[in-house]
Amino acid sequence: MSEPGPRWLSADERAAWLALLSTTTLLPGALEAPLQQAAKLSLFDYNVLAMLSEAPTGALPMSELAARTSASLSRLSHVAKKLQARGLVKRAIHADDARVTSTTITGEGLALVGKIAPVHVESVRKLVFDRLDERDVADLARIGRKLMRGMDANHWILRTPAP
Amino acid sequence: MSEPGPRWLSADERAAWLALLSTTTLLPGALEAPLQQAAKLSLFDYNVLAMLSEAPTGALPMSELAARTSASLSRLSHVAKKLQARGLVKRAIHADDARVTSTTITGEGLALVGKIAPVHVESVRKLVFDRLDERDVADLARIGRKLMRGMDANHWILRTPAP
DNA sequence: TGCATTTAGTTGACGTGTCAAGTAAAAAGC
DNA sequence: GCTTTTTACTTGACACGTCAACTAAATGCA
Repeated sequence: MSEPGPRWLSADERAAWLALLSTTTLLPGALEAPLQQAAKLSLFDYNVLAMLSEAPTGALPMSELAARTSASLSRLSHVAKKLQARGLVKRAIHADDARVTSTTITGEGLALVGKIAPVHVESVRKLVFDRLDERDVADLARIGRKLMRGMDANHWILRTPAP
Repeated sequence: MSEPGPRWLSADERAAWLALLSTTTLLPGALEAPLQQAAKLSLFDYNVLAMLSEAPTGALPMSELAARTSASLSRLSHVAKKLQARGLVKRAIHADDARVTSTTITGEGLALVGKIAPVHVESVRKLVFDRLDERDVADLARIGRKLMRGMDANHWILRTPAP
């Protein structure tokens, strides 16, 4: 019985792979720079605040917030502590289940998101959507969701059906 | 609770954006786990060694290596120091230009890459290419290259013409 | 009821990435 | 030929992400 040899990448796959790898390497930093400059927020910080601001009550349990930001609970906990120190969120033990921490965006936090959301959307447009046509956008969503399925079949973004 | 901003994303764009953001967040960690387990190497470490091993002479200047790994010179310098301490690369001042540091992969480094390359290719396949059909691969390369053009028009991967 | 297990989150230590500052060599300007 | 600028890195400090260990509440189950 011989081991099957490594399934090396074809030339086309390699091209796609290099493009994907360099994109995942550079895109986060490129998106973060304007946020850092405008409000001393990391991309992840912004995302946490954005997810809270989009929640109907402005509050979410840590686990749910972690799911929506693709973060570990540990990472989120450190960041929530930092954001709380800046007065952008507050945390409280949930009434029905004392294990749950409910994180709420404050008025100050909402004001900050409101102020920098246009800045952020503008850089997302500039770096991503201004370069893509309608077909690209559909392809990107399709491929991105396929990849997510492989990494986390129950991920939050897959709860929403494909457009 | 979200504030409308200028040039806001459409529903389709938002779906693509969430898929892209979560992919860039989760993919690097997912690819790194097997490397970490097999050889205590980060994804970036591996990439540095892989790029050197693919160079005809097994050596590249720091700047070129930084370009091919999408890294800052600073980041690469720290990592090269670490890899040198592990005996996987060596560094030497270039003969023709004393400003240039030529980084060379050692025999030990080559042996390690040879050993774990199959492991890495397998996880790239499992996480990415096994989930994508031919059309997806072509779309991914096209979109990835478009995004790279926006972030760094002179990036290394764009030197190669599209397939 | 009592004890083990699971769930939810926090914490501290450690490694890594980033940024600002520094070094040294080469090229450009005059 | 002498100075200024640019290029090619290196370094140290700090911030962040991860991992392992921990706390505490809820649930399972016997």
